Amino acid sequence: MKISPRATKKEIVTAFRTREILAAARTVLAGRSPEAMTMDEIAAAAGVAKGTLYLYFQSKDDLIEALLTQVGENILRDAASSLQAPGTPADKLIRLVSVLLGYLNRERLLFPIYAREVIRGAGQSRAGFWQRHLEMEERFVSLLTGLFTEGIEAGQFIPANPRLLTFLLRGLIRATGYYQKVEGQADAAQEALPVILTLLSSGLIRQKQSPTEEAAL
Amino acid sequence: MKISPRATKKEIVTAFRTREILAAARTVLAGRSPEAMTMDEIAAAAGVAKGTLYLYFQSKDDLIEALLTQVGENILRDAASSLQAPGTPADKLIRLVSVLLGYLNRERLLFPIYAREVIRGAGQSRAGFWQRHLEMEERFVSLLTGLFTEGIEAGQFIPANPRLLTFLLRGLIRATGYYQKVEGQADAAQEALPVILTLLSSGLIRQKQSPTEEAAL
Amino acid sequence: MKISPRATKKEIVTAFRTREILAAARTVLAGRSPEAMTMDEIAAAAGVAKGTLYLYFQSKDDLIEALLTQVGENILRDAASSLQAPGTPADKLIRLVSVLLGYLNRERLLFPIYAREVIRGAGQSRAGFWQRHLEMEERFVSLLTGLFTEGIEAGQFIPANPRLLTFLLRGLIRATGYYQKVEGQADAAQEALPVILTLLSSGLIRQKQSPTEEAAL
Amino acid sequence: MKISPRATKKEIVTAFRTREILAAARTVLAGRSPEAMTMDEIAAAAGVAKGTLYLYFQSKDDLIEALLTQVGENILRDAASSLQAPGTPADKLIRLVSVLLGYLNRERLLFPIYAREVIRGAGQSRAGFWQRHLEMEERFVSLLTGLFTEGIEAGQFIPANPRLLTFLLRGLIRATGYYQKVEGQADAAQEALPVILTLLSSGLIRQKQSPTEEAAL
DNA sequence: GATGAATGAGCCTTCATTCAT
DNA sequence: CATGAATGAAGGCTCATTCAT
Repeated sequence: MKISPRATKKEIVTAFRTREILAAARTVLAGRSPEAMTMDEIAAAAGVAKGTLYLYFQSKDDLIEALLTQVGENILRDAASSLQAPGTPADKLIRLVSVLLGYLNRERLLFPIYAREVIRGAGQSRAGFWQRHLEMEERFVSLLTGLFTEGIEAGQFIPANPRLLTFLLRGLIRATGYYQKVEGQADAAQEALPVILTLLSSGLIRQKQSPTEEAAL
Repeated sequence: MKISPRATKKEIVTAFRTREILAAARTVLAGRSPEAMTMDEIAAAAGVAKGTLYLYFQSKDDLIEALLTQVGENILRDAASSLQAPGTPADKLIRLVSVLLGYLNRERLLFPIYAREVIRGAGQSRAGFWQRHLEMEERFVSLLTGLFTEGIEAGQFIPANPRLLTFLLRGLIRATGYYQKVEGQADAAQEALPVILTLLSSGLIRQKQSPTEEAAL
Repeated sequence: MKISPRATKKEIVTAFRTREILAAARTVLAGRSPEAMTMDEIAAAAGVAKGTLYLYFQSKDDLIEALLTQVGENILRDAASSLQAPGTPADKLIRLVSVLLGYLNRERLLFPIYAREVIRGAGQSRAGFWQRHLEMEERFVSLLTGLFTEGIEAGQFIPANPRLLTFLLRGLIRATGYYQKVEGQADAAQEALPVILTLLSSGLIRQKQSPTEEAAL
Repeated sequence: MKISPRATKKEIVTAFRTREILAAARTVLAGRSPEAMTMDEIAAAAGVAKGTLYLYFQSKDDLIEALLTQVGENILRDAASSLQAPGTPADKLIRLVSVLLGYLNRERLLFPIYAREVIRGAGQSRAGFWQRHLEMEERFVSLLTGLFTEGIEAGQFIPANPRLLTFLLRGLIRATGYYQKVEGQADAAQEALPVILTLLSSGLIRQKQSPTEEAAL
């Protein structure tokens, strides 16, 4: 199991420190924009000197990217595996919503940041910065788009542009995140899950329920 | 109507200049973060000296706040008037969605900024900065919450926490905005409107149709 | 004479400040390498805030370049005019040596720096930095090379590579500068001028002067 | 001869490592200023850890000083031995010029640095740094001064301040070095040697030849 | 002795804010 | 009122030096 423990030991320490710094950065970033976060603050939060940060990250942008990538990769992995399990598209969609809502708690602090950064999209400067991000973004969108396409073809979902549906679904997830943050709800996901599922299943507006009722009007 | 025309004249000029500066700031802010926008740029865009900005705004934060408030007030006003027109809650909801989606085009540039700033929410620093914002935010939420409460009580909407529904609805609107921005759609609102209405009316997932219909397949 | 005094007034102030800063930088740079000179020091010496430096120069490199250019242009101008006056190549050479030695006093502090920087030549980084400098350098070398070529063709100078002769002549001038600096001589130029002229005229080593003297040995 | 071989062995190792590091520093310094050279680079080039450098040198300045001293000592030794060989002052001068020009090739990379550092001379800070250097410098100057004094007294050299003559001679040598560097000449020394010797022997400017010769034209 | 991760003072540069004109 | 030159507090980053292993 232990292969070349010597080299590994250093790597472990490095990986540990890297994660430590990222964890510190995460708390600093909470509720702030990346631009407003300073390397001094991160260093202080991590309990290391400022110069130390540059032993693990080439620049501030590098650090931010690592932070966002960390979150993104996790979401992406879990989303992908939730879609690989068997089931109808509707089943998968429900499972996916659960998974994504689950991240609202785990990544409570970073979620808004992540959304925000991704939104900014291809900001003119820092070209290389966004490349991997847009790739990751695209992988995520592709994943959902695939699901919607599958569901639409199976006649299970309403016919609509799958990409638009992807964005709308994410909008619902994010909205729950904001709800949680703004309203100070401890676990908004728990409350939102059934509502979102109902919304997806039958809409928000109650249809005239039965011919009988209709006749009654 | 004209009370103390002298003072009024000055006020008019001030208001005019204020709006001019805000308009300039709007173009500068386009696709950038507020932090990345400098007072120099705003002054240049407005065609005034940098010092002049401080005659109309106490600080950069003040200016940004005014910018966002401007957008917010407009949305708020239109949203309110769309809800005052007669109709069932469902009618009002549909009208409201149309109005809000309309802003995606008009305020295309500021929309992401607005969303982002509002999200940041209770940023620890700049206490006064957020006060009026949260107030405006709350007025908006109240407006929608009122509609949802009304609709739920009338049995037209599914029973759920009206505040949560408010956030979810906004999530859909914002998602359309992101869709527009990221996908480069010229008018995403037009495409999204029927999809969102369908979603609100009958959900995304097609229910098993009545036995009759099922047999027909 | 005064054309648009308004615009001119500002320009005058700007030019004045620019020269003030350069003068301050000059004293800071004295006996140091440009790299070792900090913007803080320059600002302090100029009696302005650090940020002010950046109103007149885009960067530290820019400032250094301006400093060196200032010296270089002066030397170049005077050297050129001393060569345009009538006379045989030998006359011109003598005049030129006088002019160049004159700079040892006027530009005592910067002279070694100038030499040093020019020497470093096309350092790998800061490509644009050296471009104009090498151009100026080349103009200077061309000037002297022209003189030497003319003198050689007239049979007044020993036949040798004019460029090499140019470098050797400059070596003598610079050597005098070092002599002045290291030995602390107040005016080394005055002392060195006749020696250099003798060297150029008849060499350092006395030839066996006459058959008579030779016979005397 | 071998006294306390144990201590000697350690000393040998130390001396070896010291020289190894200096050799590495030499390649790093090539064409750069000492300020631009980092300890990391030196350590990497020497194949040792950065901390190791501090086992052999107290500081970066120390290391640079050792580097320059190394060059200086070599030149000094060779210059001294070339002057000890028998011959007239003129013979010795010619031999010395050959020796010094020889260093232009061997120490091509360090030559400009050496000149530059020496020039900087009495830099105000780093008091101890320059002490030994000025000593070495002085030994070199004394050597040449002795030669010139001897030659002047023998009536072989023109009467002039021997120290000034020393600086002028060095100026010619250095000029050749710059010529080599700037013009990219492979072996400028070879080209410059005869020119410099001619210059020393009979000057640059051709005297009016004897009436006889003049008539011959 | 050797290592190299950690340090932190110091550098260049930016930009919100002020104030004399 | 308007101006814009001046300010100086940060911020990101580098690198000589130290020290625990």
